Amino acid sequence: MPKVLKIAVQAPLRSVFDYLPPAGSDPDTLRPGVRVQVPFGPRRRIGVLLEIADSSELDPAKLKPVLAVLDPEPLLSADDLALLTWASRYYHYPIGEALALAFAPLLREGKSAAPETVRVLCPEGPGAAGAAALVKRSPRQAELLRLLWEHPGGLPPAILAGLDGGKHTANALVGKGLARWREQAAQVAAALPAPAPALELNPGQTAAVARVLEALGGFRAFLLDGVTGSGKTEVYLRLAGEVLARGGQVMVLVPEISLTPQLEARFRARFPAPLAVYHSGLAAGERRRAWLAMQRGEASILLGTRSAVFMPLRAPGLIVLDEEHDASFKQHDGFRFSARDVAVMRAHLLKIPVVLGSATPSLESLHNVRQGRYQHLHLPERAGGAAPPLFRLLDIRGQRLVEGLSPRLLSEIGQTLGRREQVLLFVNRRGFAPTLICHACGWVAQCGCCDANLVIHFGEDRLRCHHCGHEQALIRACAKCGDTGLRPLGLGTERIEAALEEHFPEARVARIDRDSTRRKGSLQQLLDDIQAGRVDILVGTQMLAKGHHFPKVTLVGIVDVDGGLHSTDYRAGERTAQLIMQVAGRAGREDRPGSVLLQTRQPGHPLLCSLIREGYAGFAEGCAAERAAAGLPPFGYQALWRAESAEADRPGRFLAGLAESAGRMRAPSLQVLGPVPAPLARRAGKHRAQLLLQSPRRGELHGVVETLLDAVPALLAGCRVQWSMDIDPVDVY
DNA sequence: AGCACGCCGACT
DNA sequence: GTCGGCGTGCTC
Repeated sequence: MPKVLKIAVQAPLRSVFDYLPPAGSDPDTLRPGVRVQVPFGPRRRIGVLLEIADSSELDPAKLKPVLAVLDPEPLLSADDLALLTWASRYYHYPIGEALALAFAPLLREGKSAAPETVRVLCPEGPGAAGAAALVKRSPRQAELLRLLWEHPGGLPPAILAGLDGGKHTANALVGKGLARWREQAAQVAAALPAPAPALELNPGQTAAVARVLEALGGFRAFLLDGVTGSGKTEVYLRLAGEVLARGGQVMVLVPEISLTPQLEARFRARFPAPLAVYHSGLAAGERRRAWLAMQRGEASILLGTRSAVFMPLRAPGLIVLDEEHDASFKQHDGFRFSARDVAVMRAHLLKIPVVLGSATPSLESLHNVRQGRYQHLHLPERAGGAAPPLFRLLDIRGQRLVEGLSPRLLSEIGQTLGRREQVLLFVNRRGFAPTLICHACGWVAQCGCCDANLVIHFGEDRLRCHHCGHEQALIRACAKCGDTGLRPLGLGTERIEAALEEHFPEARVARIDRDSTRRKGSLQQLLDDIQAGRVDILVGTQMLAKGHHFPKVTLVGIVDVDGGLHSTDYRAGERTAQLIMQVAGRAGREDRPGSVLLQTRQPGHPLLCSLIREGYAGFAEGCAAERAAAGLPPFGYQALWRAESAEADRPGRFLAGLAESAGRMRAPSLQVLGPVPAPLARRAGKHRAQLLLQSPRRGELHGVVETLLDAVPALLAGCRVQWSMDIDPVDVY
């Protein structure tokens, strides 16, 4: 029996495929982790060699040989493969697709992983003086020759391109045997000189650093719990320094691309070590370069977003994941992994520590602390002894509001501006108003292909659907009765911005949301303006709550907290509390504590009260008790099936079939909830439904899911839908 | 997912 | 007579 290659082929199929070694090759030289090209049905596909086996369950005559082995050395180590195999199993996602997503896009497509080279020009032949005599009549050649002998190591293309007729002159010299081209490995990003000194640590930071350092060289998970400004980043930097000194690599993950530049700046200023940045905003070539630099160990610090969690590491020493509560760590389509949970599993498999940082930890992580799985590290309130912000509820019941702003909030804004301090207003909705309604007949502008209202974008004179690509010109007359009394209903950032400009004509108002920051670099420009004091009032969405710090802001207004408290999503409370605390964290500085005003019509709401009286920790405790009583995560486990189709009845029928199969299984702890229409029952012309499976026993839930996946093909026959299955869902939409 | 094959309506 | 609609089945 010849050797059989077990290959994870890039295809949405849950099995591994068997192939024969490529014709005329020695299978003993092959190693798991190399990419291969294989025949797959009528086409060719890229796959990854997982294992070299002695036999196949299939008839060997039916096996085809691999067409090509793409890498001389494995790109993924046994550890990398183990992690991806685990993730593929845990999330029930096809192994070939999961593996493909671990590669930089160019490598996924089968492009070369060979080290990049540049062609440099080197001097050759008689020495400088002798050669000069040979080109007396060509001044350009003579000049280049002089340059060459000054740099006998070779001139890179960048310098040659800067010379008049550089390439031409160079080739002339090569023709005369006075120079030659040489392929040379491209330089990895050069190290920076003069690292910035480390900051002084306060006792809390010192203790946190010490606890993690004790754990280096083995697995341990830490929850680093510290409010904004408590100096979490300095803790990361200290830990990174120690790991680098021991020759290890450090992986640092953040939830959003926009958070990488500031962190990159701090790491680069501190460490001369080569650093790689990896996220989907980079060009394909840059991503490949960063990926290979980490894989080969040429870079020792990795800064990335969730897609970086699978990057191969040559000498892994530490994983840091900042803002661990952030839902962006969960992939929302395709391979729906949680980068936070994968990071913890990866640290476990690699036997290294992982540090999860947050000012507002997720209930999951707090639960893991209670269970003894994570160690809780607290940082004192604020580095430098700044006072925490003062929270106040503003009861707006019966108040006369100016575009949603109460007289009290407006007067406090005025006072703050009078002191030449900045104000931040948080409105969790972009656009002018979320609804356009006819005052005469009650007609509401709706999206033709979603169950959603069109949002008014006054500035651009458009109506937009925030759920599909649809947009149209803003209409002046009711589409139903023709009346011209159309009114905006509800509040968005644009409307608040306009109201403030009207009310405080002297103030400079900046709006920060996805619309105002769409252009590349515009967010940075706005942040710079705020930093430099060229802005008096900031109005924005949750973009304001993420990472950026505004030390000149002393008043934070949350225009409408009630919206976040009354959602059908059981996580809405947790998210609202995190958002409030994160936005509040932007306010105040060492010499002047910030003030946070929350406008509400329910000043007695238990969530709000506990958050304000006891802080986030107290709130989280109460919230966890409610979850425990209902068996919700983190006290129960969930798998969410989604289905959609242009045909209204299909998603429900498909999911009902699954629900029925689930009900027939022997799984006493399993709760089958649904199928029900999705919260957005129609989106982009597709009808959507979902089915939630829940169980306090993870193993039982996953067993059911596995069986149901086997039943999918039969259910799909005669009821075609687009479907997906989401393990540990964080969003139900 | 692609991409084949395969069996029924409106057209150069 | 075909071109092409998408239902069905397969990929080691």
